[in-house]
Amino acid sequence: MLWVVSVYTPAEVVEETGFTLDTLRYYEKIGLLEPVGRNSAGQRRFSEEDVGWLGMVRCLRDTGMPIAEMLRFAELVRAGDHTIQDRIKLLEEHDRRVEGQIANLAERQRYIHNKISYYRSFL
Amino acid sequence: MLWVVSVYTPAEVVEETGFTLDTLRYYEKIGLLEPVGRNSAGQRRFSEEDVGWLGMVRCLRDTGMPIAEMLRFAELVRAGDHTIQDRIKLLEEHDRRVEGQIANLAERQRYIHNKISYYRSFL
DNA sequence: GTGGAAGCTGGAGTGCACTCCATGTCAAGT
DNA sequence: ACTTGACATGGAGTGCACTCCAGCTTCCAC
Repeated sequence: MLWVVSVYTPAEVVEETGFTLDTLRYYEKIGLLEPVGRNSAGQRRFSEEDVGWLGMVRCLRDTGMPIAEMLRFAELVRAGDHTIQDRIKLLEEHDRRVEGQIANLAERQRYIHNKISYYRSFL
Repeated sequence: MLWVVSVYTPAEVVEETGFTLDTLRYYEKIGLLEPVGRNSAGQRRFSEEDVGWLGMVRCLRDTGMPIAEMLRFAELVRAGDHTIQDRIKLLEEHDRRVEGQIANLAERQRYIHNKISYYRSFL
C-alpha cells in the first residue's frame, strides 16, 4: 500500500503561513505547536495538520488573542472531542471581543474623519 | 477683568481620559504632552487644551498608532498652522490603516464563525 | 493641626512576543 | 567532492509601552 502524507519544510511553512522560522520554533518551544515531526537528520517536517493549526493561530493572533489564551485553546484541542463545547465558548467570547474591536475602531475612525474635516476647513 | 481658565487635577484627567497617572507622566516625559502647567507647589494642573489633546492621543493610540508617529504628529501641531496639510496627510494615511484593520478583523471574524459552525456540527 | 490621600521625582522593572546570534550539522545541486 | 544554503540548538537581546517603587512633599477634610 502506498501512503502519501504531504509534509512541508520549514521554508514552505514560512511561505504558507507568513510566520518567520524563528516564530515557528518559538511556538513549538512554548507548546503552541505540538512537537513537529523531524526527518532523519532532525530537521522539521510539518504535517498538513500543523499547517492547518497554524492557520487558526494566525487568525487568533491577528485578532489580538494573547498567546496564553491560544495555549488554553490548544490544550482543549489536544484534549479531544469532549472539549468541543468549551472550544465553542472560548471562540464565541473571542468573537465578541473582535466585534468590540471593530466597533471601537469604527468609532475612533469617525473621530479621525471629523478631525480631517476640521483641518480641511482651514485650507 | 476676571479671567476663568478651567484646569484639571491629575486625578480628574485620569478620570476623564482613562489614562493612568503614570502614563500621563510618561507622555509628558517623552514629549507627547507638552510640559504641563504646575501650581505653586509643583503639582500638575492640566488645561482644557491638554485634555483635548489627550482625547486625540487616545484615539490614535486606540487605533494602533505607534508613539513615535504620535510624536511626529505632535510636532506638526506645535509647529503651527502651516503644517495643516501635513497633518491631514498623516491622518489620512492612518485612516487607511484603520480601514485595513477593520477589513482584516472582519475577514478573520468570518474564519472564526466558520470554525464555530464546524464545531457546532459535532454536537 | 493632624492623618490620610494625592502628588512629586528619578530610575528600575515588567510583560509580551518575538528576534537575533554563535556555532555547528545536513542537504543537494554541479 | 565541494560549496552553498537551509536548518539545528540554546540562550541572550530587543522594542514597545508602560508600570512600579522609594522616599519625599503637599493638600485638605475633620
